[in-house]
Amino acid sequence: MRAEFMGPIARSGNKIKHAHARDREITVPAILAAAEIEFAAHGFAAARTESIAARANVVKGMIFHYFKSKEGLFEAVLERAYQPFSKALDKSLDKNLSATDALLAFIDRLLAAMAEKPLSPAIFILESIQSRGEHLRKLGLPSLFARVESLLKRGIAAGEFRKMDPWHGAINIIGLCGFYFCAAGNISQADKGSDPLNKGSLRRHAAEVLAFVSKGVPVKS
Amino acid sequence: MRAEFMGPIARSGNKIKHAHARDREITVPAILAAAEIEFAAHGFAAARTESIAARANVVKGMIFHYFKSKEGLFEAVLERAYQPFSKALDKSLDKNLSATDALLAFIDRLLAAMAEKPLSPAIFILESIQSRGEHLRKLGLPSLFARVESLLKRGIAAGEFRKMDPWHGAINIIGLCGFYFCAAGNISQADKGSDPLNKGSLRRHAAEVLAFVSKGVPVKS
DNA sequence: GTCTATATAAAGATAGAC
DNA sequence: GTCTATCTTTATATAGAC
Repeated sequence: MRAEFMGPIARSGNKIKHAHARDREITVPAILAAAEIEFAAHGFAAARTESIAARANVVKGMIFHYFKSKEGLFEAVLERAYQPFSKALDKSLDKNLSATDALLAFIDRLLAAMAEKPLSPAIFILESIQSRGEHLRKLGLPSLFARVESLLKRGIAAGEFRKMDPWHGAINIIGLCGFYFCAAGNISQADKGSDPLNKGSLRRHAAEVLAFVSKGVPVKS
Repeated sequence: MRAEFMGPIARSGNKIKHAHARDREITVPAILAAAEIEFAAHGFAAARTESIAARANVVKGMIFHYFKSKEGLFEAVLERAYQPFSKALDKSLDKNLSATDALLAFIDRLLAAMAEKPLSPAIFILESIQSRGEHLRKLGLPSLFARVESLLKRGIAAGEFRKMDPWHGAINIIGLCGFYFCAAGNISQADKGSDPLNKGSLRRHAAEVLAFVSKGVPVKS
């Protein structure tokens, strides 16, 4: 269907058989967007390059042309998914906020980033489970856990946060944000086919996480 | 290697070629245990029946003999993984505890069950992500989320817990327990190859979750 | 109940035309 | 840069001997 409009024949009329109209600037982002969906739904091993190509409206060979291998594509997707989360933390740290305000601003931004890219948490959890984080290590992306740990340490030192293990605290806070998105399939089944990722549910999720952390982390709420 | 000791030839000497010494009682649990590992590491689609059979020290055909299909085996594994979590909640509800004590007892037991079966959380998250909970729905297992939600409602009504959305509260609490196990691969990479699932780390995880909930859920801690 | 052997399908990846 | 066609491997599942 779409191929009738996008494919070489339709675009080139009856003269040119193999059009070159689409190139890197169109094809690469299309593949990345399609791959994000496929990898988020199935993980690396179970994802099908054929499905990715079909969704991106290109031929399978394009994946290997631009990304060399399925694994190359996966790593590009991982890196791309990481950026908004990392930026959420950057923005919350560069203003000189108290640890409390920085933490809450970060959570707010992280949840907004997840709401905009609801598949990203699953990509990272699948990477953890299926590849034990090996691709992340290979890419050398700075750990969000470690950066949030530093923020918690600062808050504890300043007497703003209760005494806690800041490493586990960081994991728990990020988990509180992301688990919901990963469990959405099970949540939906438990809630009679509801959509946990619609706007209202996501707003409520954000409010509940912020309330939970506000009560659970500071010395005094 | 192991086949030399376990296989039909070694056990039957040089007379019987195809021994029947192992039957349902041995083979089925062996397959289930191996399948648990394989499905937890790769999810349904990416799991390989060949790997499961090899780990269980049986031939691949046994899986189809006893479970009809890969999917039948997966559902058996899901159901099996669900039981300890469900029992953790049963035990915490049947004594007449206050909502606070019941919740904390449940979390304690849930974390103990997860520590004993550290792969189970991943099985459920993979089911959510890869199958959107369809197998869970098909099996008709009662939702842990819903049961914890009831407990939270009771605590809110009794004035023990702060006002919150009990559905999201239940998800957040269970997520706080289980996320750590699912993210263990990424945590390990972020922490220079540490093992987040060793005894000490798991004990700390449990303590941190209990502290987080104790501070974050009640009206007054 | 267990094995060997195989049918069948589908995956990742490549070759070569245009 | 994009396509069609194909190679090779590997997966699920089955058939049939013992």
